[in-house]
Parts: sequence; C-alpha cells; structure tokens
Amino acid sequence: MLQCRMQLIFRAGIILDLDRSNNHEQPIRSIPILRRHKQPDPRPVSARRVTLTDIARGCGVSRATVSLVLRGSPLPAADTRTRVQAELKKQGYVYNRAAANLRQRRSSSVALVVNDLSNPFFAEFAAGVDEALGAAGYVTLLGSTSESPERQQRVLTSLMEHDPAGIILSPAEGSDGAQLQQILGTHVPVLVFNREPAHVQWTASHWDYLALANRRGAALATHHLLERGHRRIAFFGGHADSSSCRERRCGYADALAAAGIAVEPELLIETAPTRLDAAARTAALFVHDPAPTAAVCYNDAVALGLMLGLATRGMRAGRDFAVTGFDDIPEAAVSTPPLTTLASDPRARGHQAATRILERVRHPDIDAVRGSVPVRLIIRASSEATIA
Amino acid sequence: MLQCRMQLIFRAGIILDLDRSNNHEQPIRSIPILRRHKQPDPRPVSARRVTLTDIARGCGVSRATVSLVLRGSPLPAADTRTRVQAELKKQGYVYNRAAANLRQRRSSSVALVVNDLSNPFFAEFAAGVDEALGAAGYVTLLGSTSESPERQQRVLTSLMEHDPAGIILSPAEGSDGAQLQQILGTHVPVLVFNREPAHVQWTASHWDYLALANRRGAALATHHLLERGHRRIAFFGGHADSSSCRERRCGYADALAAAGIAVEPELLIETAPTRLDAAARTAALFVHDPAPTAAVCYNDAVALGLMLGLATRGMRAGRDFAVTGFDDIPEAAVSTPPLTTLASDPRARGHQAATRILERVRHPDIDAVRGSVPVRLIIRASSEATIA
DNA sequence: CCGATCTTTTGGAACGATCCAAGGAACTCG
DNA sequence: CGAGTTCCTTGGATCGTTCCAAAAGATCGG
Repeated sequence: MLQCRMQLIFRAGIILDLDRSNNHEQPIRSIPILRRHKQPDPRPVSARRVTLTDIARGCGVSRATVSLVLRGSPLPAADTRTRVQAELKKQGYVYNRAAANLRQRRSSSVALVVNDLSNPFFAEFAAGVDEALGAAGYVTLLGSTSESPERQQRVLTSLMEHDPAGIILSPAEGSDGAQLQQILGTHVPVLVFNREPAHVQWTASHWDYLALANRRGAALATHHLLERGHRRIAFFGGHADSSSCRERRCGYADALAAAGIAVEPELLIETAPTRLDAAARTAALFVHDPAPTAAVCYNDAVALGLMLGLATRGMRAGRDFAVTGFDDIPEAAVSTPPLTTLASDPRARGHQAATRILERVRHPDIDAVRGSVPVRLIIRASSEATIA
Repeated sequence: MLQCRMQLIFRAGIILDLDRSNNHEQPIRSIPILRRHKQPDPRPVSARRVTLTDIARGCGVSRATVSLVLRGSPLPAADTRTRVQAELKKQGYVYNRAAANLRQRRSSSVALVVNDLSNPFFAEFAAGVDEALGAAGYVTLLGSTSESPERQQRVLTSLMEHDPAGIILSPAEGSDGAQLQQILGTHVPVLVFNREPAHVQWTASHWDYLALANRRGAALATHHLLERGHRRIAFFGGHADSSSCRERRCGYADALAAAGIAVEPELLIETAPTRLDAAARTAALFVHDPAPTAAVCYNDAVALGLMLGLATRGMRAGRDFAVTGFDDIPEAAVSTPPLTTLASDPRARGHQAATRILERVRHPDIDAVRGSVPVRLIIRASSEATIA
C-alpha cells in the first residue's frame, strides 16, 4: 500500500523520505536543517527590510491606509496620498510580494521547466516565455532537468513549494505522467510543451498540451525530397520511444505513402539526438544495397552530425546526398552547406506558451487545449542534391 | 531635489510613478489593480491548498508538532511522527516555502538577470547557475533584459519584490551603476558578471564582480597571430564604450607592445557585436594601404560575420586572412573554417557565480571579491593563414 | 442642532508557516 | 511521596501584507 514513494524536499536538497517512517532509529536526526537555526540571523539588524508599518509610523497613518495608497486605491484623500508617497520614497520601501501573495492566496510566478538551456531551441523558448510572463507582471521560476526524470521530480517538487500560479513543462525524455501527476497534484495549471510523457491521464487533470506540428513538418521535408526525385529516403536519428520522434516518423511515412512508396524498416535509423552520435552512426545508412540518396533527420543537431559523417566518407551533403533537419537552430543557416530545415520560431512559441498558461490561470475550468504550432520549411543548400 | 525618479512597479507591469504625486487629478484611478478583487477567487473552494492545520486536525496533534515532524526534528515521539507522516501523505501536503520564508525572514531564491538567453554563452551560463542553485536548494528567478537598461530597471524592481537572497546580474550594455544601486539598495548581495556598469560605487555596496580575463584573453589571441608572422593586426568589432571591449583592446595593445608594435587607430574598428553588422563593416578593414593580414575579433559572432564578409570579397579566412574570436560558442567548432577563439566554459562560470553568491549570502560582511576567470586559446583553422 | 449621507481612516483578524516559553506526562531518586 | 529530570507537546505571538466591518469626520438639508 506504500507502493508509490512520496518525497518532500526541503532546502539544501534534503529529502525526507516518508517511506522510512518505520525506521525508528532516528533516521531523521541526520537532517541538518536545524543547524541553520543555530546561526544568528546572517543579516545585521540594520539591514531589516522597510515594511508597511515603518511607513505608517513614519507619517502617522495606519498600515491599512499605506496599503491603499500603495495599490493606488482612490479611497485615500489626495494629501494623505502625497504624504505617504513621500515617506515611501524617503525610506526606500520595497514591496514584499510574497507576503501579499500569502494573504491574497494568489501567486505571481510561473515555473518554467526545460531539459536543457544549452539547446538553442529551448533557450529561445525560455527567453520568449520570460518576456511574456514579465510583461504580464509575473516572474519566471526556472528549473532545468538535463533530461533526467529523477532530477525533474526533484526540481518540480522544489518549484511546487514556491507555489507557482502555473507550470510550463517540457518533460524530460522518459518521464512518467503518473509520477508527474502525483507531484503536481490536480490543481496547479500545467502546460506540457513539445513532448508527451507516457501514462498521462489527460482527462483527470486539465493539462494543456502544446507541441510542434511534428508530423506535418516531417511530411513537408519528405515531400520536398520526393519532389527532388529521391525515392530511397531514410529517416535518420532520434529514439523511437520519444513522442516527437514517433510523430516525425509518422509524417515521413505519410509523405512516402502519398507518393506510393513503402516505408522500409532498414531506412529508419535510431541515434541519440546529438551531433556526435549522429556522425558516428552515419555508416548505418549505407549497409544495405540500394543505399538511400537522402535523409530526413530527426533534428538539426542530428543533421549537422550526419553532414559531418558524410564528409568523412568523402561525400558532400547537398551534392552527393540530400539532408534535411528540424528546428532551424541558428547554426543551420551558416553550416556548410546551409541546412534545409523546419522553422518554428521558438521565441514566439515561448510567448504562446506563457500566454496560454496565464489564460489557464484565469480560467482554470475551461477544457484543456491541445494545440499544435505550425512549422515552415526553409529550403537551403543541403537538400540540393538531386537524382539525375 | 526630486532629481532621481523612483518608481514602484506593481503586478501587470503597472508603474506608480511617485513623482506624479503633485498631480491631484486622480492620476491613480486608472490603475486597474483593484479590478482583480472583483473577480471571485478563480480557484474552486475544493482546490484549497492543504495546510499544516489540516494535517494537525487530521491526526489530532498541534500545528507545532506537525511542523517539527516536517522539518525532521528529533523532538517528536516516533509514533507521533509516523502518524503525522501518514497524514501528510494521505492528504498530499505540499510545503509552502513562501510562508515559511516570511516567518523566518529568509529567502530561498536567487535572481538571475541576463541580457539575452538566445546568446549561447549566456544560456550555458544560466544553465550552470540554475544547476548549482538547485543543488543548494535554491530556486532561480529568471529575468532577461534584452540589453535594455530600462527593461533592466523594471525587471530588477519586479525581482526585488520577490525578496531574492541574492542577485546575479549581467548588466545590460549602458546600464548605470547609480540607478542600479538605487533599485537594489545596499543590503541584497549582488554579483555583477561579465560587464562593469558605469558609476558603480563599489565601496558603498559590497557587490562582487566576476568577469572573464578579457585582457589576458585578447593578448593571447594577438600573441598567437604575431607568432604566425602577422604584423598588421586589426582589432575588429565591439563598442569602445563597453567595458569588455575596452579590456580586450587593452590586451590586444599589450601583446602588440610586447612585440614592439604600435597600435594604429585605423586598425581599431567598431561594429555592433552581431554577425550581421560585422559582415557589413568588413570593408573598413581594407581602406588603408598596407591592409591588415589578420584580425582579433571582439567575439565569435563578430568573427563569424567577418568571415562571411571576407568570403563576399573573395577571400577565405584561414587562407588569405587570419581571424580569431572570443567565447567559443558551439558554432565556432563547426564553422568553415573552424574558428580560433577563447574558451571560458560558461557553464562552469555559472556554477562559480552561483557558488559565490551563496557564499556571500552566508557571509554578507566579508569584503567584496573581484574575480576574473581564466580563458584558454583554442587554435583552429581560421588563424592558419601565415605571412609568407 | 440633529440625523442622514458621504468620504476617509482604522483596528484587528486573517494567510501558512515558525519560534518560544511553558505545560503535561512519565520516570527516577532520595 | 514529593521534587527533580527527561521527554514530548502545545498555545499564542509573529513575519508583512490584505480584507473587512465599523468608526470618525465632514457636509448638508431641514
């Protein structure tokens, strides 16, 4: 009955594991949180924050009045307002939003959890999210998971303790929806971006979902290669157990089917979604006899790796072999040759995600939205190779 | 006497400008904050957060006891602990760190303010910061400024209201230290990264400073080109009013001086630190007669732009002209030709920055630290061109 | 001058946690 | 048996804000 482990995470990354509740040998004494209390308050007394009460005392009105002035209520008389505002300025008052949020049972932050900021796609996305949230007066709580579901659980637990108004989550690969739902509960609005974790009960929670038009994008790329005359086209890279890879493969299959071509399993090649592994696995394209003349790649990193791998075999992408990518990372435009790929404007996606989660915060009860965002094909030299 | 404008920023980006306090024509009535109150609490009553009191009631103990159990104090009796823990799990309790922080007058977040997440250097840096902060149990409050000092003021004000334990700030170009200090006050620990704003009274505040070894790095690159036989070397890109550009120019001058070569002003060429502008201004290198044969570029973006500009003039970097960059962004390794540049491992810098700000949070009174982080020269093909 | 109305101000109880001093129960010991 | 110890538990004040109901002034008509 204690199947699912529930963990509460405290500051300094300390995990109080409730399942240990049977161990009575003081399993908890080792938790160092109380040590903190032994330290005197690190801030000197003079460093105390200026509060409403200080202002109120300073100009002889009540806290309530100062609060009203602060929030720009029309109630206070004009000269009271002036006096209070002068005092605010004089003492250098800084609003304590945490206290206000506590009282109002409201939150002014949104958590953003991404796998990897060093991926330019996510970095742009994060920039977009932060811009839009900031404009709406919200603050972004950042969390990154490095594609590790365990880290993701920890990060989410920690973020939840900060009571975000909503969560924008680009799940780590292999994350489990049930585990997520256990940590996130059913009440905080969640927008799942880009990837669909397994075992999510979409109906139980009202989670929104926003993903690129993976299927359509891959179909566009494949169709483009077909137009150039290619008939043996590989799908190169990614793991078949990630939802985005599966969707892209579907699009690839769609386009082939429309051209009356059957999908050949040996032309579906898996790699880690990194440049390095893609380069290393290039040879797998050429083991079967009529070798493919083109490849739709899982994403740009894979495509760049493949182009590297081709070069080491004496082939040049765009001349001897056609390559397409996915994401349009900045490098795609300046690689040699420049990479044909699918652009999705990740910064705009970030805006979109932020806008939607705020909308959901305002209206928690409307039905969940499953959205897909359009991508467009950017044709560059890497797909110029044609079939004579 | 009201020279400096002081602004208080409220949610939804509304600015209550205290200098308007003279306008009595209800300048404030337009502030829509009160509208919010008219909406009923958007969350259904059942969505209420589970609190300590709920748990206490649920298993017949006092709030204080539950709190002790939560924090892993050795005080509670073993069976009490078990009962409480069962109840915590049963009700799906989520710790409210904001409330705890309020009582404890402590903060568990650190603000990170960067110009531009879409710059891979800062993205990596942010990832490093978040990793290290997360490991220490802190949450990252993200803010981005898009290089605009005005946006930076707004963002910082908003972040300050969330009471961060410290701030890691990579200042927007052209930010003014005095304005920053006015908003940040003198008590919150600040770590200034990468760039030095003008007019900071470093002695008044205890701000730490962490920057790349700009001067030494540029000297390394220049020295490298000198070794290859170049004598006319330009410094290309950046604005002379940014501190990092000035420092890099100093290093460039150092190396030239060591080789007994005078700096020629016409070889100092300014550009915006972007690929595009650098490409556009390439011609400026070749207006004087013995034209330079090599250029030390302000950063990688500029260097990549310069290589593009050279190509349109029929020259190839690495063959006809030697180029070096700064930052070692991922593209540098895969451009054609690959770019000689200075690497600084931004992710590790992020760790370092986070570690230092936490150290400062623990010891607010030790002297401010001014640190510079080493860079190393990565030699690639773009600087291969030699003087016959 | 009194009550009615309107405008402005206010004290005190929240919000969800922690801290503290004090209380009760169970033991021990002389 | 009563005092002292140890172990565990607790009520109430507190953090900095907002909300609410009600008080205090001001204005006015009759």
